[in-house]
Amino acid sequence: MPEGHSVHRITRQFERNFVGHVVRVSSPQGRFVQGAADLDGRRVTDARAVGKQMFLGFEGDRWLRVHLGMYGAWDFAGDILMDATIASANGRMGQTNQRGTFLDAENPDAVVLDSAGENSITSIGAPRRTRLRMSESEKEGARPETFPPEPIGQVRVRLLTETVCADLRGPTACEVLDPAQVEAIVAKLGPDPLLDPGPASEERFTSVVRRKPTPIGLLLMDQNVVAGIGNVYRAELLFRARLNPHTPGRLVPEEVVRDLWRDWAKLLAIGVETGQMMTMDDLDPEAYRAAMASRDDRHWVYKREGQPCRVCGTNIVLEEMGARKLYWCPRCQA
DNA sequence: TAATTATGACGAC
DNA sequence: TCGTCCTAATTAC
Repeated sequence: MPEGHSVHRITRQFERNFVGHVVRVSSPQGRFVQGAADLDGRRVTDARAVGKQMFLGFEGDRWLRVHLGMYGAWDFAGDILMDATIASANGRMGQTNQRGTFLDAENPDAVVLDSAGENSITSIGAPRRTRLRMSESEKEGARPETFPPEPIGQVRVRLLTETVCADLRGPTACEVLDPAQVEAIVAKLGPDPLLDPGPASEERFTSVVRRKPTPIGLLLMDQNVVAGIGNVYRAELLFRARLNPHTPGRLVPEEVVRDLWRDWAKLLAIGVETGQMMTMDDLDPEAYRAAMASRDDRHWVYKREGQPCRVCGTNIVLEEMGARKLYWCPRCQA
């Protein structure tokens, strides 16, 4: 379920814990045995996020391409070096049940012990012995008894250093590529504001959108037009722009298209820093805390069908667009 | 225990 | 436009 922000966060964790290390690579599930054997024993040289995809570079011109799709996830375990943004975003914690699966991190009664045996202490500099699931957001689980831990469920790939283990489950794509193949995939993707922050990206996005007869609600989800936007950010960006999702791209005023791009860059940056898809701005500190605490209060329109618009009171509607659920306010986005 | 759901993307018609 | 693939948590029965 991750959109672009989560992939950038996951990539940061790989930069911090894997780049520069020789890794053991395996496929406990058995569905990536060949690829794992090819990568096993090589040094990780690079970790890059492009839109919703992550590319992990290995010595010998090998790249691992991973796309998490709707329900893929990375589980980190061991003595994990926390990226500063990830450590600070995870003051609230979940715990694992007896089967070792992750419970809801938003359960206020959940308590987890870190390596020092203290409750909910996040240390940034030192590695923390813990278990961390990264998909759409992050959930911290109970510390495993052993290292490396027994694989839980369907683990497509396990990457292992001396101290850290990363398990990939449920990806929609997981393959080994050569540099030319990586280049071909990246070239086809639209710009990612974090990867290409320059004005050229805004130009490219704007000119493509302004040429197309396709509804803007579909263009925003098209990874070849702009990389990293998913169903949540689509709905929220359109509302924030007060834009009707059915408007053909070429009929959206140029300045509005440019604003869309800049707003996406802004929301992505917030998502990467906080780990949450917070799409409501200008909240006072109290309202902001409440919004971050409750998934129900974080968005203008997403998953709010039948509820009154936060701005005009009109009921938010739900319709299918691009085989996905689109939420919007028919009055504000007339 | 089964059905449902999910913040993707692809290929066949 | 539809079916298909990937998996786990939650909800319904």
